Amino acid sequence: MLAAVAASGYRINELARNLRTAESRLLLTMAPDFGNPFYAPIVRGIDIVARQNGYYMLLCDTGVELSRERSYFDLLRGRRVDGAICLDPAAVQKALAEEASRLPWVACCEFDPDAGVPYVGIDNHAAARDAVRYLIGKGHRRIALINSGQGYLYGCARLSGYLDALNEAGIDAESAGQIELDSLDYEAGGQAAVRLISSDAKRPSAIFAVSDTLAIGVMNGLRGAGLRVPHDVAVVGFDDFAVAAHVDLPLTTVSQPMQLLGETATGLLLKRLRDPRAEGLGVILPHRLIERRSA
Amino acid sequence: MLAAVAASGYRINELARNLRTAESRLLLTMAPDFGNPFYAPIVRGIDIVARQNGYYMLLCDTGVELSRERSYFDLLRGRRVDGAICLDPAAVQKALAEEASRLPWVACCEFDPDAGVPYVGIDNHAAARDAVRYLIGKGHRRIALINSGQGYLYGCARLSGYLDALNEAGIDAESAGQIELDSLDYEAGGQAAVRLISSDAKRPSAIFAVSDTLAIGVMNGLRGAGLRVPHDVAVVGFDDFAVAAHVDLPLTTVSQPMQLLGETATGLLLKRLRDPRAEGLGVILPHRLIERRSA
DNA sequence: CTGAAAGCGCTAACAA
DNA sequence: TTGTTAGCGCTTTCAG
Repeated sequence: MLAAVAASGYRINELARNLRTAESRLLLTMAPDFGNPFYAPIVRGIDIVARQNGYYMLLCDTGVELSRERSYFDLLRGRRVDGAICLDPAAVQKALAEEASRLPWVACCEFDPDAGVPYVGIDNHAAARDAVRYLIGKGHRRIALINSGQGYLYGCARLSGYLDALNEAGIDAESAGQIELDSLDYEAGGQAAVRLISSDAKRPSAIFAVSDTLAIGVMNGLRGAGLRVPHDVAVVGFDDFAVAAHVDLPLTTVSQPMQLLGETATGLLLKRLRDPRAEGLGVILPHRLIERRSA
Repeated sequence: MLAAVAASGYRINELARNLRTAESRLLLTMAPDFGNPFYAPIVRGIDIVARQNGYYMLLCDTGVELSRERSYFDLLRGRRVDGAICLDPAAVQKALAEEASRLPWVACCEFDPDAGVPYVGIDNHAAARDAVRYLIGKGHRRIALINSGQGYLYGCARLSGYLDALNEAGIDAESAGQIELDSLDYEAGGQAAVRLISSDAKRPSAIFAVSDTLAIGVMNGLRGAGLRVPHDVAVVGFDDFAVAAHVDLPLTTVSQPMQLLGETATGLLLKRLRDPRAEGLGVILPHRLIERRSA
């Protein structure tokens, strides 16, 4: 009889099971832009832990648009996914937090400690400060910053870490430039670099970029302008994504434990699913400065 | 009364609706590796069309592992997603086709015309032939190939296009080297380039790499060895992904209409969902050689 | 231990 | 038009 069932090609209807058990065993990851390779190892970490616990992890791209993000939260409200991990800018998250903070989700990388939503991330302030201190230790005093826009919480935190490091060394923050960018891609970094070195008056001797993609673009831009790295201008990036060690001049950068970030976020989410009234606490993971050849 | 319902925070239970209507309005995209930026615009194209038609598009990473791919097909079997678009190597798809060809899915980029599954892609054979003809037209006769492994169908097609172009020009395919790689990342391309130029006997004057990431790696490797592009060695890539136009030396490459590929795949899938017995036909989209500065 | 029945929350068909 | 009811296919409970 059971054999007959198997042979007949019977497949259980999981829609029915889902209704009956009131769960979908689906976890959603919301990423702002998966063209950015930074997210790949985080997503892998999430997937591994989800799988180990009998969940599917599915991904969506919010494009950092509130309307799209909201529509994905609707999957949560409609119970079509059991839980979500959000990698999106905290600004957007905050806008949602009030109505959504009771939904089963956690924030990863970008988070607002006061939103009442569990989170994992690194100490972006300290990480940026460490990077700039390193440059100061190498004798640099004109250190430029290439930052993302203020939509990203890490942008604010890293700016203030940068400023603090300059401050404690008695360096005027205006001695070199600061640039804010909308985009994180190579091209944008290259253009920013060209802009920074065009005013001879206070050409920086070092550039700190808040992402490795930007930093690689910076190195290309510098080379195009006939400047050598690190001899003429030192470059420090952020993230330590896969390519950073293998570009033309291996990049000195601040490493984030991407995969662990994803794994931890999933652990937090699963705990919250098992015990909905569990207190949503935050986890801060360590960063590390990786010294290579660009600075 | 309706106001009271709205105020009470009532949310429809979509699990119940899904069971009743026997559909989830979820579409699944299976990508082999979303760390590869090549997939980003394809996925965007899929998402746009899905959204326009009232579907959610969710993504998963198969890692080109048969077991994981199979587990995602189970989502289809269990009716937890209505349809799927698969970007995975045709070899894997073929293994699945027999049992899975009746499920509502379509192949995109990688496809097997004989698998009985609707597909969209480009003519990889002709595209590779065009690239090599272009190099021959520029006077090159020692043209090396850096290819992906044979797991990818496009690898076979591009190899044969390369060979055909060489043949019709009366060039011995052994005059330069051919290398097959497991990986598509920058580093692998750089190492392959170094390998190709190390045997002085038949150092190539041009290198055709089957992906832009590889080609960029090649340029870095060449530069590291003190060779200039395109003066000493010309380089042609494939895909024309976003970075190709903005790297140090803008890349000459074969462009694929990535976003359109995704949009077309989704259109095919939706048609199949509306009419399950519709014949699964294939669509071939045009490629184009983009001449920049690397060759 | 095995088998029947209830019911998850919705939509579609039908009755009033 | 509006209101009622049957039933999607499963899991869980309860009776035998």
